[in-house]
Amino acid sequence: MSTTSAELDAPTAIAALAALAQESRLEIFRKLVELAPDGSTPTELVDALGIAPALLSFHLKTLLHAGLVSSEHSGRSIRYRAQIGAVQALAGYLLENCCAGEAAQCAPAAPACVPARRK
Amino acid sequence: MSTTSAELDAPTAIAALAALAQESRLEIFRKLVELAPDGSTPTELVDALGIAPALLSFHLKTLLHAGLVSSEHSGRSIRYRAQIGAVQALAGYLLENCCAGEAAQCAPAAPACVPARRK
DNA sequence: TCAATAATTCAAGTATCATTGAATTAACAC
DNA sequence: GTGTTAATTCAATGATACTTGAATTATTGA
Repeated sequence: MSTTSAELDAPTAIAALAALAQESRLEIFRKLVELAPDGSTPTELVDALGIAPALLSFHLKTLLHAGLVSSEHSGRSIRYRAQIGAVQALAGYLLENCCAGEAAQCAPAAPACVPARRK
Repeated sequence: MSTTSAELDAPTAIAALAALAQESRLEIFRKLVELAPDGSTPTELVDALGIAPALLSFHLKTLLHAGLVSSEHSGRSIRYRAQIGAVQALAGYLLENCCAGEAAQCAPAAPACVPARRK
């Protein structure tokens, strides 16, 4: 068990960082952050970002496997949502054990984005 | 001008994310975070992490160009330090315009690691 | 059932990045 | 100067990832 809520391990952190280190995926994720907490569908994202459907699907799958977005079937379309908490966990992992804990204010103190309520 | 201190652009964010999305570089950066604010030298990092000198140099250069570490010549060795603020800026960029600003607590509120004082 | 929409999967080509060992530059001590 | 340590650069290899168009699965409506 970990001391806080969601401690990351290295492979998980690398998957998330690699997923975001790509122009189209970074755009997709930031758009989904902007559209939080409702999220969006692939068709809407294709229209908004001008990415080819097959390529968007590939990128969404990468973001999904990295735990940065969630997916939920809704009729014949699929709703994707940004997982804000993944960013907070990532920042916490990067700054973990900062200054070997000697400096008082070195705790992560993750950013907060309360998703209001799910539609 | 930007509203806050250090607003990132997409290429800068991608460079930082790509730099961290690599096993050895992630280890190096987290070690430097742990050794903040004093930092470390390549020789010490070679001993601590078991990475080949030429490869470590390549990775440090990548982290340096991404703005994640700083370098300072000290005698015949070089001191590298983690740039904690880069992580805060990155988290802020990822969560920028969260929920389109509609939810009250959607502000970035970057994690804090005060580097005490420089040696 | 048939047609249409939503989204994904597949295979192929291209580009990019990590890694290694040898060679190179720079700084210090004698 | 000579030798030693610290760190980097260079060239070449191997692996990984992005992109594209066509084919496929699943769902809805007439």
